[in-house]
Amino acid sequence: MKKPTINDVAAAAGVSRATASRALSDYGRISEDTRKQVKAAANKIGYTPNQVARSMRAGNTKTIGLVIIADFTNVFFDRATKGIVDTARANGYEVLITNTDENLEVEREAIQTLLEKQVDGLIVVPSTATVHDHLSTENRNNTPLVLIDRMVPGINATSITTNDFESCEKAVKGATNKNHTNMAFLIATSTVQEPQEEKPFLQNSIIEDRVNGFMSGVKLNKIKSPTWIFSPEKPAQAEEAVKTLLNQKNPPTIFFTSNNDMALAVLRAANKLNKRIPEDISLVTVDDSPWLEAIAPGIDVVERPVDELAKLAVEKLIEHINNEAKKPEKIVLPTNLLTRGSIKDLKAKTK
Amino acid sequence: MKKPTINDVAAAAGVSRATASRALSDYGRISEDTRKQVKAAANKIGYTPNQVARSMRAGNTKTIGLVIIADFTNVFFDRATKGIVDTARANGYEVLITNTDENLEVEREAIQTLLEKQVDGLIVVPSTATVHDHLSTENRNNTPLVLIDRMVPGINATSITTNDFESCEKAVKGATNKNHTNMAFLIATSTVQEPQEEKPFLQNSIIEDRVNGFMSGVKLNKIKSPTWIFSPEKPAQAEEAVKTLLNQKNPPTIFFTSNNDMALAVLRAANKLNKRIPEDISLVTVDDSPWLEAIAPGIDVVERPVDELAKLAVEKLIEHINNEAKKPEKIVLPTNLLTRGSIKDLKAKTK
DNA sequence: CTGAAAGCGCTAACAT
DNA sequence: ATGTTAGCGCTTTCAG
Repeated sequence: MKKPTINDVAAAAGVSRATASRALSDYGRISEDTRKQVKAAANKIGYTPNQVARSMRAGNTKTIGLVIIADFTNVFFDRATKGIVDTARANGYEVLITNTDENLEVEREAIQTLLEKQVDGLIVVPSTATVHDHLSTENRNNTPLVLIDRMVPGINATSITTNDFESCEKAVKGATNKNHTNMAFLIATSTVQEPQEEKPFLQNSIIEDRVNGFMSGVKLNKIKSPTWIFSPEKPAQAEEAVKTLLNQKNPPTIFFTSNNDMALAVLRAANKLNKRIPEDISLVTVDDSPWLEAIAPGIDVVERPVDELAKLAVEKLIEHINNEAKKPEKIVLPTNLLTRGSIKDLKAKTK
Repeated sequence: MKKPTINDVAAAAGVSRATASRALSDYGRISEDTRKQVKAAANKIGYTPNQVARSMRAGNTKTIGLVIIADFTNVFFDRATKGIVDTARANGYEVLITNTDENLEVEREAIQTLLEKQVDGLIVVPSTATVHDHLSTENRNNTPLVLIDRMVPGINATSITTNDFESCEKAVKGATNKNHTNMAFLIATSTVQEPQEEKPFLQNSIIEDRVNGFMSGVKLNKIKSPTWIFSPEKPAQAEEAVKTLLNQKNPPTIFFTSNNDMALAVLRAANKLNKRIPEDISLVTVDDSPWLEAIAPGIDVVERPVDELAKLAVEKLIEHINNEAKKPEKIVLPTNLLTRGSIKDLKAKTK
């Protein structure tokens, strides 16, 4: 009742273990006859190769480890996961997946576990840019590593990120073109407990990028006293902050949000206060989702090339796996600002 | 430069391999002193246990294989994946993930690959209910299997599904309570090339369930000549079909859609034709997403207990792994119809 | 072209 | 309490 091994195949075919292996793996010299015989025998007894044993011998597992965060309100990480899994598969690799929920300790343990499972390479969305001893070449025994979505300074690894700065800056410009001057920026921030106006320390490079892009836009377009809300990632807290703001004397005419969660917070707050997009409030966000395009009006968004990023991550990782000497690269992919109608044109004063 | 093995630890600590193993794995008799010494030595030379070798010896991998479909317009599979990964991790298992895109051939190969990698158990979203030789106990060498989301008749495995029939039936009832009689049903169907009105063969039990629930509601509430659209899963085709329908003489007052993709198709079609939800068109769909609740109005939806399903899947699977004699179960979780305001009340004739 | 034998890193009987 | 030895299933020299 136990799984048949290559020994069983050999016995069934009346050959040695070595010959059976040669026949099954199509290598070395072997006569066509015996090859067929062995394969027939394997088939007959229902033999399945044991890749664990093969890995032990070969020293590789044809498996890559993915350490990612799960985020259900935008499709970025979901699509990234799909892209990585599919590309890996197309290249003969499987993917061991771990979710960190942005928790550094979980990330640490996950990487350790994946290394113990002898993954051939790692793709990581680093939860923080400052702590990175667990990502060092030494700690990962030279296992190749590709960082995605966020950069970590001082790590000897290829990173693939997106140029959110530029599109965020451009988004502000687009709003000024429609005469918006009273702007609010709602930024999801993992490092604060309560919404605050001063920019706190931001944990990762991608949020930093977006904020810097917005700030640059503010400066370039000479926007006076923009409102900043650095909110905890809890949607309820963000929603409250938006409501408070909307109930003020001169509420912002436009909100820029750093991700889908924050955009949803603005939508919820607007609904509760019976305000409409874009008539009463304009909105721009980052990271596209199908629903952002399907609702009325579609929401303007900074779109990122997630499929390309995922594909590239796997391909670069495999290059590193196959060539230990390959130098790390810093790849920054372009983003795209999609205009859909969620920004009211204030120049058209008539209504 | 090679990774240190337990031999290196033993040498560094001046003990035998066996003693090193005992010290590191905390088993058997060993003196406190040597244990400490060994652990110190391991630490010093940067030893990481090789789980592949351990797996080979132990006969298990502490890894489960997940064969799922990726779907980005609803969060069901994304959240299921997260739930599975997190629950697995909490129980000391990692997850090897594969995406099938509903393709049976890919599913076949994926299962084969995962079995070769010696996963301790499998969680599968079966792409079709009719072909299942690859899922047979025999083909998977008795590897425990849990099916989620969809059932497959004739498989000796635990399945965890949801009772969509009931909520879909209830949804129709809810619409009749608001005097809707001209109803349309838009069903995503993987087995057709063009939208059609006759019910085709449906590939999986969960869609079948939803359609049957809707049909039962139609019958119970004596709805005359409802419109059925069995559409390919391509959103564009569904959108076209909806537009055509809306341009007819007596367009339906309400759409029931089988998933988020189809709901998006209705929203897009409505927008293009300048129709509003719920003033001009009412809408109910299946599978909740944050955006369905945040937009104005929120969309009525049949919500499924995805987190519970995911957790249960892993827990049941681990029970099977730990107890070969455990009998398969058919678990059906309850669903919930959420009312949000996307159904217009036609009784309120005023306005 | 095929067989015998070694060994990947680990753990568990079996000795001592 | 510790060391010796065998072996998980596989591939790959090395002989023949």
